[in-house]
Formats: sequence, structure tokens, C-alpha cells
Amino acid sequence: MLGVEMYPSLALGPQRLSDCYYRAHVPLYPTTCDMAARGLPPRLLQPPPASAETPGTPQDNAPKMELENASLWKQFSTVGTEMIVTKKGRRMFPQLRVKLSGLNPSLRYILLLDIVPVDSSRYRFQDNSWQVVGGAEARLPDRVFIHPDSPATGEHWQNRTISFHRAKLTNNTLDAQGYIILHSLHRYQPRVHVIEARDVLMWGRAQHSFIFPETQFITVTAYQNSKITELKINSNPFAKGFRENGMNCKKQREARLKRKITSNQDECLDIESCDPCDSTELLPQSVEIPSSALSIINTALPITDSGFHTEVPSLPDQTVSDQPLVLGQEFLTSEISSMESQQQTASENNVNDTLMDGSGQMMGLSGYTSTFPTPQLSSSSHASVPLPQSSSIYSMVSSTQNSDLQLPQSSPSMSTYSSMPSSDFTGLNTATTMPSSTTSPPGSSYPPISHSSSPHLLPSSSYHSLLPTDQSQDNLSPHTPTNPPFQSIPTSSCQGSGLTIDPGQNQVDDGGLSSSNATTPAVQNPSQTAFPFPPVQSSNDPDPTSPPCQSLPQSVLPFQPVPQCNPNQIPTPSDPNTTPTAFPFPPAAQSTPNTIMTPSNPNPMGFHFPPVQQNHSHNLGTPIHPTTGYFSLPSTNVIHQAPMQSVSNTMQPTTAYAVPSFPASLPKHTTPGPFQNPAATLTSHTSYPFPTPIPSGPHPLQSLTLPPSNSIHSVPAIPNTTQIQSTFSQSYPNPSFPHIPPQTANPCQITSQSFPPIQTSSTSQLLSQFNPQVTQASTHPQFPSSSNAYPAVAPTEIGTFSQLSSAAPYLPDMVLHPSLLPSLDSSLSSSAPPSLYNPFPSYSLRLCQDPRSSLHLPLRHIYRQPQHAHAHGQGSYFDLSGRAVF
DNA sequence: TCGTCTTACACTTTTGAAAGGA
DNA sequence: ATCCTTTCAAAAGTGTAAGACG
Repeated sequence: MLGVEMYPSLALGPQRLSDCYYRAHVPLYPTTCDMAARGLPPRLLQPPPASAETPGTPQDNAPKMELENASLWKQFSTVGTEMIVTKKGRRMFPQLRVKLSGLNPSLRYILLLDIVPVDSSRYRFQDNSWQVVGGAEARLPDRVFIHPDSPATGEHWQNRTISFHRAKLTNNTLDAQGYIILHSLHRYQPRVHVIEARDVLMWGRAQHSFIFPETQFITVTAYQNSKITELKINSNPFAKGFRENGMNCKKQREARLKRKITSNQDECLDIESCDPCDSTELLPQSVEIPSSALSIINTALPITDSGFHTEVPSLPDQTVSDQPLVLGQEFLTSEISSMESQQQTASENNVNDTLMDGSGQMMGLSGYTSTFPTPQLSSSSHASVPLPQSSSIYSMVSSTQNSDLQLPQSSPSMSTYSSMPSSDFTGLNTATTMPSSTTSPPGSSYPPISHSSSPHLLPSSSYHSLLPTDQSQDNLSPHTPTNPPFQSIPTSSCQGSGLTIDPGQNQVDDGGLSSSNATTPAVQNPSQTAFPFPPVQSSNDPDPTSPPCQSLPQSVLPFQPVPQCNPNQIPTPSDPNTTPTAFPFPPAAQSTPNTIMTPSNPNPMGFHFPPVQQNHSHNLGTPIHPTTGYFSLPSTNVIHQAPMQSVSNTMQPTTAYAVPSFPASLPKHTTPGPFQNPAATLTSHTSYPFPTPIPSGPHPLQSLTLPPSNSIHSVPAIPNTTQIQSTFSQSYPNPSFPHIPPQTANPCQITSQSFPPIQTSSTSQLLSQFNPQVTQASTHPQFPSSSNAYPAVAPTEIGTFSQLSSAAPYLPDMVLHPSLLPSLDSSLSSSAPPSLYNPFPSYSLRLCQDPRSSLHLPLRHIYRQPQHAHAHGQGSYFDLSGRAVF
């Protein structure tokens, strides 16, 4: 789900990046984020204990992301966020503005935004609430918005607010602008992916995905909930005209209309009689703001969302010094440099932009806490969860997990993590141990759907999930040796106790809508000062098809278990623990590469970076499966074993939710597709089969037929290399969305989906447990597909998501790591009928190499988003469906 | 008839070019 | 000639309302 798989195309031609074709495989099934969205169970991963955070620990270095305008999002979430989609494309509001920390300042990263369906339902706003009215429409081409600043150094990303405000949403399935195509009246979850681009070849090696549950929204062509309209008008600068005192307010409009009519009549009667003074009506009028409006405004008043913004202690991440580009990387380099320069300029310009939306600071938490709808469809569990809990969750997150996360980077751990289930959904159904609340949160526009009941607390703050890196790989990688120890980032610090405000933070590309940075404390993690460079997967990996355990990421559970939160407890800005905005999703180990590449399921998750030249890949240290042609993902993600333990130990069934971490879950096909390499599918998580040539055409991918949902793979594949992090607002509101009926549940999926709490006590165990085959058996009964809880690391109860239980059209790609199963709470696993739950779908984010570069895969150009003649980069879109976007 | 979507509209903000000055 | 600031117009982003569509 959340896990995004990136397949670095190792061999890149000399051509410019813009000329390169990238094909993104569209996940047939819901991405991991879907899981997150669906089931973001109340359970929050516990933050590593503040004490645990120590400078130089690997955990500290883990990338962390926090949603800067979390409070604004929460404001909307409490009501039920709606996003307008139009044919011409509509920006998102609130904007998705995040802050990153824990990156290696010297490394380059690419930031991507994609939006995945939370469930397979279609919604309708009835009785002042959103209700499921049917199944979702066929999945649309998955597109990814590339932040215009990409690629940029970690320093660049960390020194400013990163805004994806340029991303546009459209409901035009034939959109040629490259905008993100969404269905109206469907529920979606934005995801942010941080992909390490230490160099061209290494691109996509390390991948981190973040999800903020509070950013879920329902797409609409016209606002359904008047409360949302009010919030938008009061929060969005562009809508000032519609405010009470605006020139386009209702009174003014009515007056204009009246005048217009009158004028027309007058004209008809006597043109000369028209008096210029009539225009006075148009003049702005002081308007008394209705109490309701005031309340809204008040809510928007700057409240420190620091509590929400507090960063979670970062997990250790491998640090890599920038390495000279390898052969074939020139084009990337040039492209990157060009883009970087261009984007950088833009970002710089935007750095000083003050947040106009008042998002984070502007919004009051109070509103958020009370009514914030949970992402889950099921009403019971989420609805019951009070916001305060979320706050408590934050505290927990910050406090506990670090120790766990700090697992030493060990190759073994990698395998273990790779296999780790993306999400544990066992508790999703009624059987969940977590307490379910039948009542929906007050004010929530979305009626709770009866479902599982675990309270779902979504951490607003970001988590970093560190995936265990494959040391062996890293070490083998030529680049590895050169990688200097990770330098701490001075500006940002995060951890709970250690949280500090970074005065110097600049906003990136905020479009001026974002709130001022000053108000938002940048959290730095003192401990991040230095972390050892994670071992790189050896390019020489003897067996590309080797079981994921080797190559697999180590995705360790980015999810930190969240101890039970006290609902009443509200995170305070001062409380470091409370603010983690995002939690990492453990990368989904890709158990069955082949499944991913099947024609029917070209690329479930994301970008494919097929190695152009295997030679390069090996040289680079990214193992490519000889037969399959997939790159084995390096284990950049390696690190976070500790979290798992902490999760299991600390997480409370009720409060904590497991986050499906596995980025690229690949649907498992019983029959290997042409692309598949049987061996690869079975054995190695790390190596992915190289996709067979796809018929060239304007939309090769689109032509592909998606497998019926039923055919969906029970086993989600978890990309080894990618580290998935999802950020959930701890305070995530109860699910306002109705859950989907379980009818469609795929038994197979269900089994795979449920993930018992993982016991991370011993990394070695996990590693030993990791078995690609096992992962393939994602159908493991312990992992119900539909379970809401995120499997990951969180050991304790898995939140149940009613939504998940409902049969979602999308099959989960995620593969649970067997090793995780044991650790999971047996009660949960037993309680949840495997068959009942759909597997949590996960997308692997993959970049496909341009076919022109002699690659098998059809290449797609990476088009830059229309520049609009603006100096600032507008961002780029990847069309995962194979459609040229830019 | 209803639900949904499209389009035009008026307003606001953003953006970039041009002009002017240092 | 370069750099910086200011001004201005165009483009883009908003929600609304009316109408179209199925």
C-alpha cells in the first residue's frame, strides 16, 4: 500500500531526462495507501521514546515528514474534506504542504505525490453525511506529480516547506495535461514519496512513502457540504471574494444580479436614466459576519498545530554521499541538474512565501479534535475515537519507538522487514480487539460505518519509517564505500523532546498560500546529526532472485506502534510526542515480482525504473534479476528494526494502528505473466522481473486489462528497497466514510491481509522468518486483506477498518512478511476472518525506463507539466498508466 | 425527477514582463 | 551593462449559479 516501489532504471541513455520515457505501471489494485486510507486504524505507531533518540543513531537519520498545515487539514477532515475536480484541472485545497527532515543533506531526493483510492466505494452526500452508494468506478490511470524542485538535495528539502499546491486534480479520464485523474465522489488518499536520487543509477534506491490520514478527501464536482464551502472560502485566498466582506459574496452577487436585472430593465426603458451611482452597490460593504462564519474563522485562527507537527523521531537511514554518476547516467544528471536549477530557483522564490491559507497555524485544533472524520469507512471504530486520543498518540509516538527503531542496520533485518506485512488488518472486522466506537464523532460529516471497531487514531505527525537496509547490497554497491556518514541536519530536528523550531525553514513552492513558516516549528532531531551510512545492496548479488530477505528492504516497520492514547489528551505544541505528523509505512516486500509485471497488471504501484542495462545495475550495486530484468532494490530503507519491537510491545490494541508499510505490493498472479520470471516471483523480493515489452502506443498501459478484482493477488508484494513511511495524523478523526460492504471481500485477499502484530523483539528472528515464498503466501490467514490495521510494525492490536472489510475492487498488492505474523497479536489474527477482508492494496511506485533506451519496456516521456510560461517549475506528472503526461 | 457534471461568471491572487532607477 | 524595485497586465485559481446531461 503505502509502500511505493521504485525501480531505478540503472542504465539511462544519454538523452535528456525530459526525453526519457517513463512508464508507470498502474497498480491494478489499491495501493497500500488504500489500506492506510481505509483502515487507518486508530492505532498509532508508537513513537520511539525520546530518550531513545540519541544523536548518531540510525533512527535519527530516518527521513521524517510532517504535514505542515495539518491543523487546516484536520479542520477539513472533521467536516469531511471535499476536493473539486474539473476537466481543466483543479488544485487541491488545502494544499499538501510538508516538511522533511532526516534526509542526507548532500543527497538528492525526488519528491512525488500520488493519490490513491482509499476504498472501492462511491459516495454520495446524503442527510448531511457521506454515504456509500455503490462500488467505485474503474480505476483511472495512476499519475504521479513530481515536485518541481525534484531532484534536490536533502538540505534543500529540509530547509523549506514543501508544497504540492501545483498538483492538479481532474476528472477527465482523457486528460492530456498530466494531471492526476480521479473519479468524482470517490475517496482518495494523497501520498508523498521521497525517493533518493543519489545519482542517476541509484535513483529510487531509497524510497520513503508518507501518508497523512487527515488528507483524505472525497472528490466532487461541486461542493456538497456547505461547511466545506465555508472552510474553503475562509481559508483559501483565492476565494476571498466569496467571503462575507468580499466583492463576490452572496450579498454582493445578489446585489449585482439585482442591479444587472434592473439595469437591463432600465436600459430597455431608458438608457440614459442609468446612474453611475448605482455602482456603489458594488462597493465592498461591511458585512456582519454570521456567528457561524465567525466560528469557522475562529477555528481557522492560528492554533499551533505544533502538536500535530511534531516530528516523530526519525529512523536511521542510510546516508550516502553523492557519488559521481556512472556511465549512462549523464542524461539523468543533466536532466536533474537542469531541473534542479530550474526548480531550485522557483523554490527559492517561494521560500519566503508566507502561508496564506493559515493552514496549520490558522486552524484551531478544537474543531479538528471533535469532529474529524476518520478515514475508515466503518463508523464504529473510528467514529468513536475522539480526537484527543490522537493527541495522546502523538505523545506516545514520540516517546516510545525510537529504541526499537534504532535497530542496527543488519542485512538480516532487511530480509525480515521486507517480508513484513504491510498492514495488519486482522482486527478490522468486528472481531478486532480494539475497542470500537459506534458513535461517529460529533460534527463529522461522515457517518460512521459499522465495522470494526478499533478506535482509529491517526497520528497527524509524520513518522519516519526506516526500512532495514540490506547492508550487503549497500556494501556491495560501488557507491556505498564513498558514502560519507550521514550528517545531521542542523535546521531540522525532530524528536519529541528534542524538537526545535527551525527559524530558517523556507517554504518550497508554497504558492504563497501556505502559512508562514515562522509559526510552524521545524522539528529537528538532534540525534540526526550523523548516522552511519547504511549498507548498500551489493550489485553483485549472487542471486538476484534471492529471497527478499537479502534484498528486501528492510522495511522495517516504519510504523511505530502507538500506545493507547488518552482520548482526552490533546497534544500540545510543547509536547514533542504529540506532533508526529506522519508515520512511515514499512515497505512492502515484493514477494512476487512477476505478478506485478503481468500484462494484466503492468505495474500496480508506481514507477518502474527498469534497469536499462543490467550491467550498469550491477555496477551500481542495484542487483537486477538476470532473467526478470528487475532491479533488486537496494536496501536504502533498511534500518528500522527496533520500531517493530516497540510497536509490538508498546502498541495498545485500541489506540495503535498498524500501518501497512509495504510500498509496492504487487498483486500475485497465479500465472506468471509474460514478464514474469517464475524464479523471480517466487524467490526474490528484491529483484523484479523485467517487464516484457509492452506494445508501443500512445497508451500502452491503458490498453492493459486489469484482472478482475477477484483475481487479485492475495499476496501483496513488498518492494525491498523502498522504505515506506506513512504519516498519519495521530489525531486522525474518526472515519467519516461509510464502510464498504464486505460482500466483495476476497477470501484470498483477506488471508493475506491480516497481519498479526509483529514482534520485533528479535530482528534476527524476523530475518530468519523472512521467506519470499512465505511472502508470496500473502494469503496467510493471519493477514486478512481487508483488515484495517496496518500490519507493519505495530505489534499490538491492529485497527480494524470497516472500510477495508468491504470488498474493494482493488486488490491489495501488499505482501505480508511472515516474520511479522508471529509477533502479531494472536487474538487479532484469530478474530479476524481472513477471508472476510480484502487485502490492503498497495502500489509500488515504479519508474519504467524508456524503451527507446533499448529497454524492453515501452518508454514514456516524462513531460514536464506545462510551464505556463512561469519561471517556477510547475511540477511534473508521471502517468503511471503509460500515458504521456507532461 | 433526481443526481451529477459542465460552463460561464466575477472576484482574487499569482506571475512575469516591462519600465524605471541606482 | 547589471541589478533591483515597482508597476501593470495577463494568467490562473476560487466558489457560485444556471443549465445540460443521463
